[in-house]
Amino acid sequence: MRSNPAPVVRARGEMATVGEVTPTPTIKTVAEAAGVSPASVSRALNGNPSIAPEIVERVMRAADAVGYRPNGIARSLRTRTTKVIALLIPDIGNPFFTAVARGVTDAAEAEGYTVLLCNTDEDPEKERRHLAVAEQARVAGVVLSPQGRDTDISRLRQSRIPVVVIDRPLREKTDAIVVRSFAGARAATSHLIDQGWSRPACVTGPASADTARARLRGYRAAIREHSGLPEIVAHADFRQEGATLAARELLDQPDPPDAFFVANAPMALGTLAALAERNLRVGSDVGFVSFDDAPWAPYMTPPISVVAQPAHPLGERAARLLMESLRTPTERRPRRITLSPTLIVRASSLRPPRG
Amino acid sequence: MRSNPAPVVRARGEMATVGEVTPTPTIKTVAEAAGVSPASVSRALNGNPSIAPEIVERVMRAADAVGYRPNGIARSLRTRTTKVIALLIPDIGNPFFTAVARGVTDAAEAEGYTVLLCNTDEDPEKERRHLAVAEQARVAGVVLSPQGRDTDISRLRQSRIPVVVIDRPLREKTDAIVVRSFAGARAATSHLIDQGWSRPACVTGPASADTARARLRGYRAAIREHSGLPEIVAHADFRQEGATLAARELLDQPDPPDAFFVANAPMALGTLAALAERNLRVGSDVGFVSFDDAPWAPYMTPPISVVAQPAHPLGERAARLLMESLRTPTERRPRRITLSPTLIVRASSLRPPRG
DNA sequence: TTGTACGCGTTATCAG
DNA sequence: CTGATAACGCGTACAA
Repeated sequence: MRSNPAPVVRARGEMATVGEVTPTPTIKTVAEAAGVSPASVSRALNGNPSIAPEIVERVMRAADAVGYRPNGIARSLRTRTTKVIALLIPDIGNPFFTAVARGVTDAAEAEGYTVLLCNTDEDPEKERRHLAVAEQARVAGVVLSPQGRDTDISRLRQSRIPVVVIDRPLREKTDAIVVRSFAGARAATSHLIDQGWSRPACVTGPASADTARARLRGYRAAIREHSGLPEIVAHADFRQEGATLAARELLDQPDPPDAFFVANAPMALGTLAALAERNLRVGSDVGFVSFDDAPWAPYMTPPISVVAQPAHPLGERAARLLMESLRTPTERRPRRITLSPTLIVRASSLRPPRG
Repeated sequence: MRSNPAPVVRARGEMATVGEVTPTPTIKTVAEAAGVSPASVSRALNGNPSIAPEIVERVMRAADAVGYRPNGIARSLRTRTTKVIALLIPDIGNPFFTAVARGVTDAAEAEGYTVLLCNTDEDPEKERRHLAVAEQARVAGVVLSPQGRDTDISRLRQSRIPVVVIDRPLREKTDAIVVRSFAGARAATSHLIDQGWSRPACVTGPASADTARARLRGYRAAIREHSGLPEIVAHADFRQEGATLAARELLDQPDPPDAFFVANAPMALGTLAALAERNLRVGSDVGFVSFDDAPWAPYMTPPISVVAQPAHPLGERAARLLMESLRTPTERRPRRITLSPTLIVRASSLRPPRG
């Protein structure tokens, strides 16, 4: 049997060539199919009120007859706007930022925006690159968790791309949503001390990160409020493996700590690993509190006490703040929103009665 | 002292108006500043060989004198290409997909692409919407973890946007990277049985998800290889809370299970919660294995045995496969890559000697 | 090697 | 209410 090829409609009466592909339909294709002008198609598709319902109908039909999909690129070029938000965070693998990302995408999506995800890995160079990409992509706005206090966002300002900084403030004045790291850290450490732990240590992040420093300061404040307590501090890189190393060193000191305040969730896991190596039992041999509530924290043995940050809401609010400032292009003064973390006492920080 | 305002260069000799904003520099601005044609600027900036080094130099200077940033939108419209990949996954909160996302972004970034992140929440409607958005954004390609076997990607095909399907295959023939779920599930369940657990249950995902079904089939296969063992099955929604509910029901049956094979990490946590409620101790009262290695799994008490998927490599390979097919626009036959998971035996699945 | 002119697909302006 | 037309910013064929 001979095959029976279906007839193919070709634009502009071109001849079919071997391997020729049907061109993607444009607004013009639709216009021809509907017997109207491209302008009318545009109006019909965008719900412009000044257009006859009958034409709208005809255009709609024609549009999905030819399988038309609006070209967002062309639209963006013409309107000079984009429906995309860039999200720059250190690491999507950190559950805190995973939750933030979820918050940002949820809020963005609700208003028709999509999210460009960029991991900066606490690397200033990567951060710069991603910022440049975001600028060239003409994203509508940027949600940024900056690597340090001096990240340069002047280019974004020039391009009039609004920025909301999260988690860590910038030296420069910008919209920002931050969490009271100092207060959270102090509360956690005080709690440890109140429980009777006598040598609480702090495992914090790199000194470049504002949150790492704030959490360390909170720890110090609590320590100083109780005379006679030593400060035992280690800086790690906010990552699990780094914390294991740091904790080992602390544990190898002549006078090792008997409790830990750890500055984020991945490092909490890393510290727990070091503890396990030494057969130190959390909640009896050592006290333990970490920053950031992770899904697994309640299910550890014993359950881990944490300073919980409102990560998802933080992401949502950041995105909303951004989109709000998109609607009001007028220069407002920067808004700074400060959220409070919550100390959730589970069992890891509790000290059993001496026996 | 009078302030001494710096002179402002204005394009096209416009008068300064109150509140006037400097227009973002374009290739034209640079051309004027450098005293060459826009075409030369374009060529210089894109490293076109046929252009005098001296001009290149002059253009470069002019470019950053006026603070020029290429407009990616315009470039995309002109070249009909984009450097963005859309990533559609059920939930970035699931550590498996977090790792996949990290893999995709890492590989994409290495070749100058960026990643559009979309959560589908196992919702066909959301999936459709995101697919449409990706199409309109004219993304270069799509990495998709489809909600079901019948997700419609014909529109993408028409638009000649390549798709790599991950984790779950489509009925349709496409590039795909999957993991041997059946084999992994069977190995996990067999291991449980070998350890002497006599009533292993399976908590799997929604029947719509291919992986949920494959893992269930793997469980069943193992059960049937050992006569006399009952099949105890619950379907949940791949989420933590859903699994808690499902596990409770299983536990409330007259003949409750004495071991669990759980189909992903969030549900593992949910199941552990139900177990904890009943004071059932994992590794002594009940056996436990779950799919997906999570960062916390080794640090639970006891450490959780898992079927580890190569999540990060999977993401990397998906992105690379996509970008490869971007380079070879010729129609190749679909590639299907199958990765093997690894059973990692820790303590949760081990059965203590009867005593 | 360089410049001119056109088109990528849309939307906005301006007549009719 | 509708249609021509210009412009968004860039890359490239073509001409010089």
